Amino acid sequence: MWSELSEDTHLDTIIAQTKLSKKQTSKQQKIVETAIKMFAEKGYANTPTSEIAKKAGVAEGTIFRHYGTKDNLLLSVILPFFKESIPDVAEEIFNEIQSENMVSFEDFLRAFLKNRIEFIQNNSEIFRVVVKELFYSEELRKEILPIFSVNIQQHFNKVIDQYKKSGELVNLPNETLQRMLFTLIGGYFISRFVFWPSYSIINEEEEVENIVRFVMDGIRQK
Amino acid sequence: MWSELSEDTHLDTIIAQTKLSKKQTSKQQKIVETAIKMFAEKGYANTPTSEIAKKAGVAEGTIFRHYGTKDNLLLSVILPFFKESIPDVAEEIFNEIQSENMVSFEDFLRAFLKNRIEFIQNNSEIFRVVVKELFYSEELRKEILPIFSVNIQQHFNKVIDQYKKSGELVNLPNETLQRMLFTLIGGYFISRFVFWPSYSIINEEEEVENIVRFVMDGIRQK
Amino acid sequence: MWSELSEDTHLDTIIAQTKLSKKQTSKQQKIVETAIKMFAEKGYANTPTSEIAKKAGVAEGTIFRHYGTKDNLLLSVILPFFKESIPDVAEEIFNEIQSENMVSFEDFLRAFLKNRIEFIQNNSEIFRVVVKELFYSEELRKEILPIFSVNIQQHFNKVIDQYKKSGELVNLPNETLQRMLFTLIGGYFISRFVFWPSYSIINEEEEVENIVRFVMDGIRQK
Amino acid sequence: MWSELSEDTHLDTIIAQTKLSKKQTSKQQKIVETAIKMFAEKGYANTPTSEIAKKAGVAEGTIFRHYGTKDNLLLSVILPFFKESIPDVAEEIFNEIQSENMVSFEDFLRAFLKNRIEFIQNNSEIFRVVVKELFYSEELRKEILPIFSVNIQQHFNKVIDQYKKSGELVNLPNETLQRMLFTLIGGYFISRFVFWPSYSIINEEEEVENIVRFVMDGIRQK
DNA sequence: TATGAATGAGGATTCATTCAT
DNA sequence: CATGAATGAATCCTCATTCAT
Repeated sequence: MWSELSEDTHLDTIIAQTKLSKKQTSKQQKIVETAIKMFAEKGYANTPTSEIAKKAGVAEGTIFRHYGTKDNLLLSVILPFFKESIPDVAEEIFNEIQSENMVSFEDFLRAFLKNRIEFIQNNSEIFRVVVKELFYSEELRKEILPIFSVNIQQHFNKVIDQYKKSGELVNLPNETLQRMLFTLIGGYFISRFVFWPSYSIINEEEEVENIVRFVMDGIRQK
Repeated sequence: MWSELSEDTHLDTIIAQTKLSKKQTSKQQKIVETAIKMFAEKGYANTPTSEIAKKAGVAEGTIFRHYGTKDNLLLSVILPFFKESIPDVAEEIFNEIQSENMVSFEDFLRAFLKNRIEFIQNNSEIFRVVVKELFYSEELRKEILPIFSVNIQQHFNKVIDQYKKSGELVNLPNETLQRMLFTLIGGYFISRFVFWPSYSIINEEEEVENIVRFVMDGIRQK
Repeated sequence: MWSELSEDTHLDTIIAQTKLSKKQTSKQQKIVETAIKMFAEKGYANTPTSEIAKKAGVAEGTIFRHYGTKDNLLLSVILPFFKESIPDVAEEIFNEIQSENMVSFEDFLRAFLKNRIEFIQNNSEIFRVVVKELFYSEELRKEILPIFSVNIQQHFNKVIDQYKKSGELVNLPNETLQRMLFTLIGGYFISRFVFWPSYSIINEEEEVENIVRFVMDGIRQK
Repeated sequence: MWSELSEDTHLDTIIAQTKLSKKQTSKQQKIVETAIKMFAEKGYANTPTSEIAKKAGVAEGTIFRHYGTKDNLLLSVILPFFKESIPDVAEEIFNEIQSENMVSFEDFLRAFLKNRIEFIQNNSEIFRVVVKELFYSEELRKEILPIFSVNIQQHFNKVIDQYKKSGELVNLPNETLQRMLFTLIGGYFISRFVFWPSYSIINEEEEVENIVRFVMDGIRQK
């Protein structure tokens, strides 16, 4: 499993579909939807394809006709999420913010958090799948994370460097800063969306402000 | 799986062993050790009992002679950890601290963190197993968490009430405060010991101080 | 499989096409060509129709539109070969030879061998398919062989009787003689075209002479 | 399949059992016996493990407990046969014959044939399996043949060289001689034991003499 | 107590075949 | 005619669990 990112036709198709939202039969949509729901609830390893098929109202063979393997089905759930999650997002927000003349890092952080919270709220089940499987499977972690971590770091480095220069951020190594940010923000997302998914936040604004304050206290230039 | 906390002889034995560390044959020790290591690496669902047996140098039957089911083996890994993890710990530390005249909540928090970091460091693999499986299996979560959550809450409520009275803690509902604490501290533990287990902290003292500051900023009475 | 020579429309069509080489769409040609190649390489059982379709540049459905079943596809590869292989061939050659006044059995044998070697060389892949599947599947053997064996025997009996009468052939039972001939010649064909298909014969003439001599030594009247 | 000679525990065990006839449970014996029979009749690819299990009176799992994969089961049928078939046999007979003062190659050939006919008669079903699968699966051929062909050639070269020196054998390249021998003898074995397994030879002595004469005519020094 | 052979339910996957477009 | 999405029976294989020794 995951011994290498499988390169068969199916995965190619998935990647293609990720890039330019290609045609997907209604059955495919049903399969992926059901898979997400079930993976999120019971975990990938505890979800038989037979049950996915049954709940999706599809023959088991149909799953394999489209995704080839169960592994690929998981990837076709996870990869699109990653694509949308990380790469240019930081920069996009960064640019958007600059164009609005919100030049402080705190503004950036606030906008980033709101943006990502909304994104995860709209994809909370996939998020739970991603987190669970990334925690659970060392192999998947080894396969997936490197692809994106480089990417993320580059993008965040730009933002961090900029604000270091402007004297707003404490002069710690970028790596340390990134780990602090990721730990706090990631920890918050996981705690909120994976561990207490049913806990409803009453005052969203205040919640965000708290986190911003927490984080800024740790990384602000004093 | 986990349909109910199995009550057979094996689990009774395990619970007994948990309370008063009863005699364990050397084979049993080897089995549990190996299981912890393998569950931590590959996850419970991806670890066949046959491989545990092989690596532990034991016959497969021996595992089932002692633990009855694979589920029980996992429980006999997880339960002792929980026992030692949470319940009276807060109070113990609380008392210990009081006796040392460190009366601020910040002192309590600092001591608590140091204590728990050391504990997890000494049990890092079990911690990884517990976190992974608790994230992964809704059923396990449903079975295990309630048993302890009530317990925890009671103990922490005492501490929190005390410091609220003394005016050191912000006057938020206890539940909210507990969730904030757990989110931040739990998030930190998970991030540090599960996600970056190989990341070596250079300045332990400073690391703890940062967290204390973060947390206190959020919950201190202003 | 092969439970009975399927009699549906498709097979009828195939048989019809075998007799009077009927119109075949270009797609059909491509399918059969590809099937022969793949059956020869990997064997019928190890060749999925999906791969035949892919390599032939055809939709999977198209195969079944024309041949109904995979079994029929194999038959439509094998049957024409048999038709051309065995029945009247002996007699044809026999007549041809007589008209050229080559009256000895040795001449007949030489001509027969050369003729058949050329034929198999031109159909080496089909030959490999036929041999492999006839060896492999008892059911196919039971279905196919009887149809032709009677036929063959009749034709060869004529030739053999003639040369027995002329005193050139040893007076063994026809059945024995036929088995000896088939064993030696068949064994040679199989060894040459199936087992060492890449072995290139340097001196074709000499090779044939060797076999003729071998065979004649065994069946010549002394 | 056969992408490489699988090296797992199971195959190692098989090889070990081949060398020094190790303990085999009665179930194992039953499995192999049944597998041989069924592979011989219907071919490996057409024999489901479920049916082997049923006919052997064993649970399907038992097959995989002992042989790991269906491929391995086939190998554990084929390999022992090869071991006993080829390597030192030629030399053994060669020595045995010399000690009996039968010094001509013809004597050697006669003894060799009788010896091998008896061996195959005692293992006719395995022989049919080996031949069928070797014909059928290019991959198996590529895996298995090289291992032995070198071995065989070496042993036969010794014999051939000896008789060339004594002037009894025609002075053709050893490779050519070997191919001639293998083609004729192998062709005979296949024809007799695989193609007409039910054909009962009436006069065994005469049959052997015929082959000896055929072969010697082709390779005798004139 | 310990063993390991045996089990069989369950799971992923393959593939010939059908059928609506 | 041709397509290719959909099917589901059949197949190989895994693995927790049992039990006789």
